[in-house]
Amino acid sequence: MTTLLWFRQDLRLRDNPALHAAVQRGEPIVPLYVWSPEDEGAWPPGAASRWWLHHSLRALDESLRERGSRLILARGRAKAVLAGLVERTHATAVFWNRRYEPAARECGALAKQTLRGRGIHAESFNSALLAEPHEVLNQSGKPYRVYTPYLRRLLHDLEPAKTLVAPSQIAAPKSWPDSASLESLDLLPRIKWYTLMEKAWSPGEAGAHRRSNGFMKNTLADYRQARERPAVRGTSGLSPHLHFGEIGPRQLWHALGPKGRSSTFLQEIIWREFAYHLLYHFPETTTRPLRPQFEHFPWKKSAKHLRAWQRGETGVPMVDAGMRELWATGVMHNRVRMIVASFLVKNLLQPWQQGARWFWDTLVDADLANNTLNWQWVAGSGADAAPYFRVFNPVTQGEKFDPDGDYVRQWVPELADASARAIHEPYAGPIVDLKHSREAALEAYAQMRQRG
DNA sequence: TGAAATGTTGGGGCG
DNA sequence: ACGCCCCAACATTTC
Repeated sequence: MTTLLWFRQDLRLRDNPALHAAVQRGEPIVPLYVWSPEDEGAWPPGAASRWWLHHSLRALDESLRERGSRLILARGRAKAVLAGLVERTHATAVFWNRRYEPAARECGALAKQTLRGRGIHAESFNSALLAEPHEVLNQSGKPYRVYTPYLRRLLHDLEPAKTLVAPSQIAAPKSWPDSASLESLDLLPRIKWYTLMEKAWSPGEAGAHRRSNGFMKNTLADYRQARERPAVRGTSGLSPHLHFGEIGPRQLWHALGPKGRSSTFLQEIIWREFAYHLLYHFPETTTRPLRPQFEHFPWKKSAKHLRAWQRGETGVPMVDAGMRELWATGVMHNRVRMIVASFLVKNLLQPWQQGARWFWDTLVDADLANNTLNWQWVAGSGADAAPYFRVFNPVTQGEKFDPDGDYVRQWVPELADASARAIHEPYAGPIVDLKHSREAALEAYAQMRQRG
């Protein structure tokens, strides 16, 4: 009689409902992580994300060991691994926390069906969201498509359960099943490009809480203003921790306290909820525009322009700085994400899917729900999206949000000696003219509207 | 979580 | 003192 605890994107011991339920059950627990890119459909984790996962799994194993347990690692399709392990460990129950990506939902549903078919007590829980996507519907019983009413609804209804404490001991089975070694999962890249990432991040639950505590104490008060300044440490830096479930939104809600609950930061957390809401109800939007008329948008695909954008060689300072920051560190400041995305989709007329794919492969916080919502938002093709004619001017944006040019200077060494006055002006033969390409984008939009 | 074009207002220089 | 013009500053409209 054991309980199998299947870790997914909930790599934490605090406020973990599946773990809590497993402990309540009172039987020995076998904690398990299954590395299974095959179960992720078209979106297996990219290199930056795998780097994070490697370290987060090690951290999880260590904190399990502090409680008399350990993490079993396996590789293969989750359904098969679970079924095999149930037999080997004589497990009578399998618990896990839900995921909401299309492929992950299918994987979970399949596992549940298979296990229950064999008389196993299979049960899933919510660790990742303040509100279950299927429980939040508008007056006419449909999913929300606009953020503001969704936000109002959530703020009105919200009373998250008290957070669960981490168990001090986790009962071990008499014998442990075989585990793959962390190294054998081959999550780390062969070329060691991640030294900057190692400096910037501490994957794992402890790192998540350090970051959260530091943010609440030092950064939250100025969040609304400071988060817009890429040269300032004004954001929470919690996105990868949230993605891997090293900390959850319920915990942040409680940590914020009554005053923080009217904060811009909570609204950002609820944008994340909204992204999951949309992905759940419109799973096809990872690759297809939510607004169908955008199926006919006249993109001007160019491998050359795409590559220049990816490498940060566009000749537009804010764009190049952002893309190089991404490549070096696995993150990009959020304000700059909007700028580079607008530039790719509008000034270069490249399909937003290309940008989404690149972000997916390079971001350490790559998250299918957030990535999909944000790219569709920029492209104008999504729910509550920016109107297509909102074209960011990277020069103006730079002057507004990086007024001293410090951010550009940090990532574009060619401009190290440029004055604050001139630093945001296109340099070294920009690949497009901002004014003309803006006009071309508006024309393309008008063309689409005519066809639709 | 835009930018640019266009419109309006009001202070100040000037004949 | 007055009308005229210029132009910054702000507001509104348009894409």
